[in-house]
Amino acid sequence: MSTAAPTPTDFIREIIDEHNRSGRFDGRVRTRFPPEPNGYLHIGHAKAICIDFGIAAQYGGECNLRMDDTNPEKEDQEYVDSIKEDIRWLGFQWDRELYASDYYEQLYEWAELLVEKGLAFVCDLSVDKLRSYRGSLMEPGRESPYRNRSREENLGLFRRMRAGEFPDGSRTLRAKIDMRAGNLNLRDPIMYRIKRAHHQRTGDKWCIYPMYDFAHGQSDSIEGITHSICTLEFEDHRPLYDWFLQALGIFAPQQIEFARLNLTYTVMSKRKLLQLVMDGLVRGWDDPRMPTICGLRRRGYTPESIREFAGRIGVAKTNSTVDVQLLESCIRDDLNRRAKRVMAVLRPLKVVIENYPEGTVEQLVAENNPEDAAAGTREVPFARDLFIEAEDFREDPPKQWFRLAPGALVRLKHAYIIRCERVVKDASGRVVELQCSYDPATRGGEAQGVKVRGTLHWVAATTAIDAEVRLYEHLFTQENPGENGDFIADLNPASLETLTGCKLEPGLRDAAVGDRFQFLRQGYFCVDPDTCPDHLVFDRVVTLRDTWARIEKKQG
RNA sequence: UCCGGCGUCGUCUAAAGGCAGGACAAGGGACUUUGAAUCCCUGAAUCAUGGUUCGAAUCCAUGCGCCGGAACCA
Repeated sequence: MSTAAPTPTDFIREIIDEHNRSGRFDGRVRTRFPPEPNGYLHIGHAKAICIDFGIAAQYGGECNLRMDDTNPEKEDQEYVDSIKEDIRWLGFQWDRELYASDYYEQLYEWAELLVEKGLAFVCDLSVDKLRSYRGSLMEPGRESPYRNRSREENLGLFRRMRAGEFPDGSRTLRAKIDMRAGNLNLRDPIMYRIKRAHHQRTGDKWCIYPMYDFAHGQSDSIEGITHSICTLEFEDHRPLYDWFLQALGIFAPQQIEFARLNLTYTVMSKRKLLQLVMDGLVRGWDDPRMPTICGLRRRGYTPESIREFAGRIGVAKTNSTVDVQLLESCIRDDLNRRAKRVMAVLRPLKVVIENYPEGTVEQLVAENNPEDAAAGTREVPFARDLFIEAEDFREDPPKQWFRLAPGALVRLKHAYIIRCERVVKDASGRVVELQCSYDPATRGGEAQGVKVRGTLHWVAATTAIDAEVRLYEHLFTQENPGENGDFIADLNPASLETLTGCKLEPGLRDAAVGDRFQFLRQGYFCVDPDTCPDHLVFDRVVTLRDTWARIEKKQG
């Protein structure tokens, strides 16, 4: 018997299974990922991408990429390019690359067809009038005074709209449905508006553009999409899409809605992310603190970890906010298995091994990854003058302190057991140097009889290379930014800390942009694109779990 | 108050009338040349009230709560 893990299931896959049993789509499964190219993709889109592409792959179907580009004022080729790059990076390949704008002519013909059927009319109501005629959530709307124009008049007017005979905003084409409907989307919704805007693909060919609601369902239909998977806010639009499809008599996909992803300490709306970028509150769409795919990529997240995350959060209709620690757990998991261990001292404190010969440099052997024997070993130089992490020394150590303190013994990873003999301070009383002794018999870190609980990372002073290291924390201080007012006010002033003069073991000299490492005892770090030949820059992907920090916090 | 949707450990998510399970988080322990990783253990939930049933998270009823919906945005 096979013991393969059961394939994960969710309510969407159950619906598809049911369709396959009943033969509704002849066993066919075709999905699509339909972004509007008006911003960069974020981790919430990654969830949708994993669902859309994952389902198609699982059922042996296809998944298209379609840009829903129906609002030229907000869309841009830059976004199209970034969307494609991010999807590929995540590890997915679409079957066809499509654009709603490719269907403009067909959509226009369908609009004329609805006019001819008496199911659409040209309305001259202004924006304000139209709004007041729409009614409210509680009260029904009123029919437009233009609702009963003849088919011939509507057709003529609509053609003249296309021909550019009327000013922007002066007229709309509306579907004739039901102004009393509880679902506001059905209150004679706008199908076309006049808008003289340059479109990134169709240029100035059109001065009328279809509304998203008049494009989305038909686009899916044209493409033969069987399962049109989208987020919850489009649930109220499904009856409208179905109305258009039925009125037109064309293939009807099944729309299925799921809850979008929210993450603690994160904002996810495109509007807010755009504001962070435009107002210079972050360094760009790919700022490593951003939840954008490109931000996560620059930060050092792997595609595998993001896909794993998407799998672990599941798919449901319940509104939910996932703990960002789950995402962090996924990248730790992945990098723990794959990242090469190196030693890097972020805040250096000088250590002199007084009984170690001056001018000598010896090479010590260090394993590259205890999780992966195949990763091999490397040599790390050791000498009399070293740097250790400043926070690894306490003059007055608290209880449970395993690290260095006056008179204390500690192991230098892969090297020797040392003892702190004397503390050197400057005029202001700041500790500037530790004078230590070492036990030559402990080479490699082998404790001789004594129990040494603390093990520190270190680098030899003369061979160390310098680097800049950027430490990141959550971009926001509140779990739900903006909950108590403006989300900008919840920005974390400590979300970026830049350290310079960090000391790295010399093997890191040739690290390439995008390379990821575990800095022993500190976390995972990724070489930032700001790196140039004489200036290394690292981003902290995520810290290691820090049990000591928790103990100390509890001690108060 | 109209339309639609949703309520399961702190969080996310399973359980299709039959032992409320998993993951993250939390707490404890073992191990440790990373206070990492790994391993073991513990605590922790069915919105409420009725009903149907031998048996209800699941079916029914009534409440309550939360989310979305009134761009010529998507």
